[in-house]
Amino acid sequence: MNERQQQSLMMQAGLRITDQRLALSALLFADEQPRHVTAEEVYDEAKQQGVRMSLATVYNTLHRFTAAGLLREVQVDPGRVWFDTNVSEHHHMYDEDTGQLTDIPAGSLGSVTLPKLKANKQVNRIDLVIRIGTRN
Amino acid sequence: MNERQQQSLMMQAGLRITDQRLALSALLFADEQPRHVTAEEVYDEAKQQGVRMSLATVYNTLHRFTAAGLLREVQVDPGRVWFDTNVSEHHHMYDEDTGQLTDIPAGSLGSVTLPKLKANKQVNRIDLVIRIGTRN
DNA sequence: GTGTTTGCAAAGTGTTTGCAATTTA
DNA sequence: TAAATTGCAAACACTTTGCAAACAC
Repeated sequence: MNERQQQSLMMQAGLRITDQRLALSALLFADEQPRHVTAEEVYDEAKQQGVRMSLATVYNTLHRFTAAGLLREVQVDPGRVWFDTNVSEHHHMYDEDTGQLTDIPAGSLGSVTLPKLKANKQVNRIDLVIRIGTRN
Repeated sequence: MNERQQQSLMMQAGLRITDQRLALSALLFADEQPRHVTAEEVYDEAKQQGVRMSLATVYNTLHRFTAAGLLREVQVDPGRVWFDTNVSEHHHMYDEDTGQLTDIPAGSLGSVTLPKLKANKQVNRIDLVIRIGTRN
């Protein structure tokens, strides 16, 4: 995704174009490959590339991107949020030893039948995480 | 589950019987109903019942119970671990508005086909969480 | 008696907040 | 110029740690 495309995504989401947001979207979306990142990780990467940005802004931006549908949060770890650039329907495999998080295409796991909900409730998201580890 | 049964569970797990552990197992396992609790919650309950116990001991005990297979951890919330007294295979529904966590029997959702793993890896657990919220 | 468990308070981790200064549109 | 965004540091919520005293076996 090129910079122009990234800009238009942000503008469509009603977000102002700032240096920091462009830098983050470059890190996250430049090569189309899905990425799983934590705030700290992105912050370090940005710093390495000489982009000046506070950690608070990283959090701020990641949340705004999430609200805009550009990212998806993944909870695999207590006390640590992962952000996934792949926002299409899919699942995850999480290696509890290495911390590595891998995408699994939706549909490759079989079907899910939803339970009945109260009329005023809706399904926000379905999280399916396969936790693996080294055989003991 | 009566106190004798709770004791034998702990002893089988190689855990010494202490007042605090008995108090917690009473809170968690006395009526057979599945419970979803956080450390803070159990701590408050214990205090209400006049059981003297530090928060550190609650964490300590919950983790030992988990390691012993008496509890299962559930990650639905960043920065907050839930413990589930239902350790049999099942899934969860999580209401993002109220924080309420509900069990869903395994098998009621359809089948899951596992991806192939490296020879030295095994599946530790499968977490399936259906996140619901109020329709907007 | 020996080794485990407890309690306390302090430290740690990841995240959020308040607010003045800066920047965008 | 008005409104949004940033950076900083302080505050936060939850969890873990270190160590002496208490306890189980």
